[in-house]
Amino acid sequence: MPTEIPDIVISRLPVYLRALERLTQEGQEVTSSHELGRRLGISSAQIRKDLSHFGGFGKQGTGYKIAFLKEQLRQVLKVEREWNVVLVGAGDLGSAIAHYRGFSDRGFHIISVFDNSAEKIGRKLSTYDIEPMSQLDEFVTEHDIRIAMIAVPAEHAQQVADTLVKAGVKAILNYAPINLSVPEGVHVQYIDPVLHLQRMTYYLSE
Amino acid sequence: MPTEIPDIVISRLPVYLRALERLTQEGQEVTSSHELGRRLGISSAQIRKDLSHFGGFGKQGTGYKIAFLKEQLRQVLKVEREWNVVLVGAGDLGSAIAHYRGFSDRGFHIISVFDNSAEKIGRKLSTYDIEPMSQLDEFVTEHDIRIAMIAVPAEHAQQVADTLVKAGVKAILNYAPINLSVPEGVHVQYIDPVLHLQRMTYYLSE
DNA sequence: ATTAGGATGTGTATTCTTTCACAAACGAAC
DNA sequence: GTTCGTTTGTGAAAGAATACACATCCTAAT
Repeated sequence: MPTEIPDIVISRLPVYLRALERLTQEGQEVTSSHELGRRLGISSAQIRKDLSHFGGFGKQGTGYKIAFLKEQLRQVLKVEREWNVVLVGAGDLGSAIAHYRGFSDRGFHIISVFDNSAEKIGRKLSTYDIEPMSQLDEFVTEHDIRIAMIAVPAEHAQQVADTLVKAGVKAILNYAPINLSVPEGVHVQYIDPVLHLQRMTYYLSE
Repeated sequence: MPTEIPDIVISRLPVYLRALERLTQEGQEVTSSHELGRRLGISSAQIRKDLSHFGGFGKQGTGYKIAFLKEQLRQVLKVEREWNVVLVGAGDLGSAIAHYRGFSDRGFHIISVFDNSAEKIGRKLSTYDIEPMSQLDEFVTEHDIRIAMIAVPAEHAQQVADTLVKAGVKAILNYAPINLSVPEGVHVQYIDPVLHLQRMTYYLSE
């Protein structure tokens, strides 16, 4: 564990965790790398090797105790705790995100929403008050927020990102269809469903 | 071009295309692999190699004519035409997707929405009438739909996927937080923002 | 014409990922 | 206790992807 773990390995852990949660819901208590692999379309060797970066979580001949493995993965990913998140942008997209229950169900709590449109500020969005962008910096700093979601038009996304980074945000989930440039040590993940569609159309025969 | 092109290459083409569209909006007409790489955080060599799979689109000493490169990429990805898509699931998530303008802006038109909840059927969702699930199969077959989006609860997603596949759908954008198993030749892409968040928290220091 | 400054396309080297395959270990059955 | 079927964890091999580096080509300026 002294060497750095490849990001591609990290990116699969949440997938494993999600599958394990599903197995729990189905009432199962033990699983194997083969079963997981079959479900996920990943080779069992890959799963074992990925997990082995963090320790030996399984038992030979038996497999993995699901509850234990989930707990270990949660700790590795640092999602055994709850995280507070800010959302920037209260348009259609921001609105959908604010209403989506899936975030807080899995430990990510939106604690404030920001927008710069005069008519939106002060209004309610879901259970949140929409705050003016001018207070974004201060809010992030004061509440020591590390994670933000950007749901503003592409033209404003970089500027918002700059503000967030300056205020100390280290992880950005960007819904704006544009690449952000951020300093070393700040992580960005992109969500643009159209990119996924365009990737699949390549394979669609005439 | 006789050899199969790696999927990882395909997955980057939409990103290039998006960046090129942005450059156009900014009034630029020519670019280089270096400039693109800088913007995207990708090495220029990678961009050149990716593009070279499909032909020589650039000119030495000059770079790439943006309009031409966009057109080429659109053809490669088969997004120079418009695509019809069905959406399954008219809950919060499906509703947000139906209202999202970004799809049809980029050539993907939702032409029908399906749900199995008696109270939703017949209602309007955005500009669409919500149709009963029982007609999904027939509709997809009749209209020769190749692409579907799934926005139903995880428990029902596999069953919906099976129906879609049987009716001839070849590409599924799955918003349900679960892995789908589909036969060879059917493509699935996943959207689960929580996975992205969990991937980033790994890197957040205490 | 010639030269200088860039930029592409690509063969090669390097690095990163995945798969293979097997020793070691476990549990159940007898 | 021993055997058998199974499953992990992991070195080593194979395979893929990325980065390097340079010959080639292009434009513009002199």
